[in-house]
Amino acid sequence: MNLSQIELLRVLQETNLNLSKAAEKMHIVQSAVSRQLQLFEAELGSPLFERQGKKLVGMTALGLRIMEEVTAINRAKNNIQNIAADFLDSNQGILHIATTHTQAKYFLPTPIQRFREKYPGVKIYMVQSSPDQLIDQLHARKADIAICTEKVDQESDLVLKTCYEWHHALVVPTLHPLSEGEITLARLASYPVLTYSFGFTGRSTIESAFKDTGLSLDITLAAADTDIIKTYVRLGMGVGLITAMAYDPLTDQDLVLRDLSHLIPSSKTKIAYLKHNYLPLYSQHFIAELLLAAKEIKC
Amino acid sequence: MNLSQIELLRVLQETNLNLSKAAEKMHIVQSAVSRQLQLFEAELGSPLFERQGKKLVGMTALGLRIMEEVTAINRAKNNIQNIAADFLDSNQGILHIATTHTQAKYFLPTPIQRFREKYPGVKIYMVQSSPDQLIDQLHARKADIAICTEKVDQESDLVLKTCYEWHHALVVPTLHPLSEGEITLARLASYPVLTYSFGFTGRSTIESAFKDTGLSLDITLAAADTDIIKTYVRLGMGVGLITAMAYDPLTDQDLVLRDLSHLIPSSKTKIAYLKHNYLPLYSQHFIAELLLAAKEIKC
DNA sequence: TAAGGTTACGGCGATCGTAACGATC
DNA sequence: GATCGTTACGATCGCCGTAACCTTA
Repeated sequence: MNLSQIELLRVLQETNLNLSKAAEKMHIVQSAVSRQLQLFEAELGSPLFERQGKKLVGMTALGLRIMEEVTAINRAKNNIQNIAADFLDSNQGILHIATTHTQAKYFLPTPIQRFREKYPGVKIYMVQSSPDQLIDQLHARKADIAICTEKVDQESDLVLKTCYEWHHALVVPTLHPLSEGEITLARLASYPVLTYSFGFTGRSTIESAFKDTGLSLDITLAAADTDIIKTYVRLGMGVGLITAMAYDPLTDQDLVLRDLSHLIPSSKTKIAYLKHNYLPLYSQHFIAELLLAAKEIKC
Repeated sequence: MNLSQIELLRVLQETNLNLSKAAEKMHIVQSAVSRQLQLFEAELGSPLFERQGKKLVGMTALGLRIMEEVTAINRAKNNIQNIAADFLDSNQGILHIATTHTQAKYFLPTPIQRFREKYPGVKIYMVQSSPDQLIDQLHARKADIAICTEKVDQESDLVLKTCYEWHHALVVPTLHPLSEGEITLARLASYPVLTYSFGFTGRSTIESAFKDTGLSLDITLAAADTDIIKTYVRLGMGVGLITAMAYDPLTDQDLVLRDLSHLIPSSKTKIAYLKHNYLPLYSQHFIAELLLAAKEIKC
């Protein structure tokens, strides 16, 4: 048994058990991969993969169980490298942040800017993805930290930190009827609504607020990010339901923002990262910076 | 980085950072070990060990932190091998049981005998050691399962299962004054006492029972196992405080057993094993057998 | 001077790459 | 015939062992 065999198993999972693709990922020829797998299976005495002919089509019970240990080894191996790199120079490295458009545009600028001042040597990569895939990005090691708005399953191998609480708000063009007077869910529901796609930025919270009162929402347009929603609100296509912090007093002067915190329950934005994963010092500092910026938002 | 380098770090810990001894344990020459360590440190970019001249005298902060990951890797590596071996033939293997004389002699015979009938192919090694070292045997991988009587720290990486509850009893020669009448701590304390060495078989419980009442114990002889205590009781050296189950109605007819459960709090015998350690099926069965035998004792 | 560690060098074996072959869709 | 995996064989590179050397108790 050696580490490249362990690595191979991991890569095989990522490539749908395709030996050729695994070989490519590992920068060696396919025959080498084939042999290493055979050797490993021979060493253990039982096959790890189900085969149809020569093709790998699944894992055996043994394979599945061993995969858990393989994951642990790979994790620890990566940790060793990261710890050592961090020790060498904790001011240099790469920070992969998985997040959504809304967070990237309206929440992250401040903390990221502050972070850059302290750690100019750290490269920041934004891994933008839909909310339901944010956690997957962590598991796939494509991201170190995820910033999530929608509910996250309390997975055991995940560390979750509540970042800040926020609520939805209404944006309408000035002079729109809803720019004045008391707002109720019923009144809202009488207009075509523009808001986030399902699964994005608290959309499910909006959904359930209306469902609870028996009202049906007429969602004319659903988009993944606030800018698109605002654009179509300006075109008069309907009223916008967006997160309050996405309203920019300067550039959005032609829109009226109306508080909806009494109608729609608040949502929580959370920071997530893998429990057994080593985070470099700068990543830990970045998380602190996020929490700091989050506190300021509340004021 | 490769697995033998990881293994080397583990072995180095076990040999007090002695390269020569580590080489011996790994069945390679010392120079090879020296080189592998250098290569590994070079790869990480920082030393893992503190050196005085050429000698290794301690670990650096980095080394200590990396050791945690090394431990995880070695554990997972062993698990892989054990899982595979178990899958090949779950009726064969080796079971290392760390325990004390008392348990080995008075509790284990029945469950072990039953276990052997079901798993004749499993070799059983008894790792006898003093109670305070039982857990160390687990960590050192000298034992798979430990059976402890004295208190065990609730370590996070340990699985503890309560096996059975037991209490101390008094043994005296027939015709001894204490063979009749009510027994109190005060009355007991007026005789020279023979019991277990400190740290053995609930000795601390005895200790505290007397201390709580302000009485001082006159312990004439302390031994690690019951047989020795009984021997000296027969010689009239004093009264024996032993675990009740160590009294054998057949061979101990010349001794009188007197219950002390109202005077000395009961103790618990526990089964312990490492949390992240794979236990073969037969080991799991053995634990079940222990718990079964434990239940019968209570009757 | 014994014990512990490093450095130099030659040899062997593990593992890779090339290439030809087999199977399955 | 395109994709995927296996087998054979030569080449290479990593790692070990021998041995000489260095340092410190």
